[in-house]
Amino acid sequence: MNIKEQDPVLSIGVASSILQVHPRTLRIYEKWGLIQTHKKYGRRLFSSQDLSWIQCLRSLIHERNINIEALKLLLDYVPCWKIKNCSDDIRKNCQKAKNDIKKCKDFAQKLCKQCCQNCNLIN
Amino acid sequence: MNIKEQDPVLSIGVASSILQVHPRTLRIYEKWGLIQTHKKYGRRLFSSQDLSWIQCLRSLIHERNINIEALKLLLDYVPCWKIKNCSDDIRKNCQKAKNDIKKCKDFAQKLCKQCCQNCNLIN
DNA sequence: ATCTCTTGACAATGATCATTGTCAAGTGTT
DNA sequence: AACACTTGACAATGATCATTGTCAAGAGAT
Repeated sequence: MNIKEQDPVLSIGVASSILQVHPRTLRIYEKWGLIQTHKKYGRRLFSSQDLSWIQCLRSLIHERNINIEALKLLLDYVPCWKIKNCSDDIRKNCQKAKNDIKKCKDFAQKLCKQCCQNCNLIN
Repeated sequence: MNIKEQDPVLSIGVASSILQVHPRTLRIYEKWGLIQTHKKYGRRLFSSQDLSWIQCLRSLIHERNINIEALKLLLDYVPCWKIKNCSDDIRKNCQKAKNDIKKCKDFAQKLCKQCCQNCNLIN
């Protein structure tokens, strides 16, 4: 059997014991929209990639002291590896970074568009 | 005498009493880099524009529940009127918005550049 | 010269936050 | 059928945060 990083195979019990957090914490993250979990028969399933992302979240919350409400907002605009100041090495191997780069590109374009077209304050 | 919005003429005592906050609070904001104050003979001087900005900060902190550390980070990337979701009317008359739009344009360009040139993860 | 205000730095406050504990009910597993 | 786990929702916990109180020293104002 070959289990991929993205395969949602871990129950909330296993995931929370690996991450050393209460299952409730993971449900709260989900409720805040910080993570999207797969569900099977109403049960949450986590992938190894999910765990990495949750560890990233926790490092932002506890090491960089960003509260959840702000984090939610921040992640809409700023890729996580910019917030965390990840080294190039780490970033190159980070799946999340790949997604975020696409996301921030979209943001940049959206921002440019909004500034240049919709706004008469400058230009 | 014609006092302009940008003229730093208010002492910290006057400013804090207008804003209904402790002078210490304003010094703390400055220490965090959330505001830049003019100084004369070592004394801080605030402009009416500064007061508006401080009120914006306080609304972000208390109404949107963004902690200072995150706010500092957030404002490096996202214009305040996007965080606050200001109406077009308010934004059109907001001096801060004018500055922020320039700032976010720079950010957008910087982001695009970084994504497209420095990064090999996509493309 | 006296009064008033500001300075920075100590600690304390009250409130809020992230997380956890617990519960009964329900569902998968063996 | 019995066990183990998960569900959502109640409240409680411990820690942290934003703000304030207070202090002596120093400087501007009248």
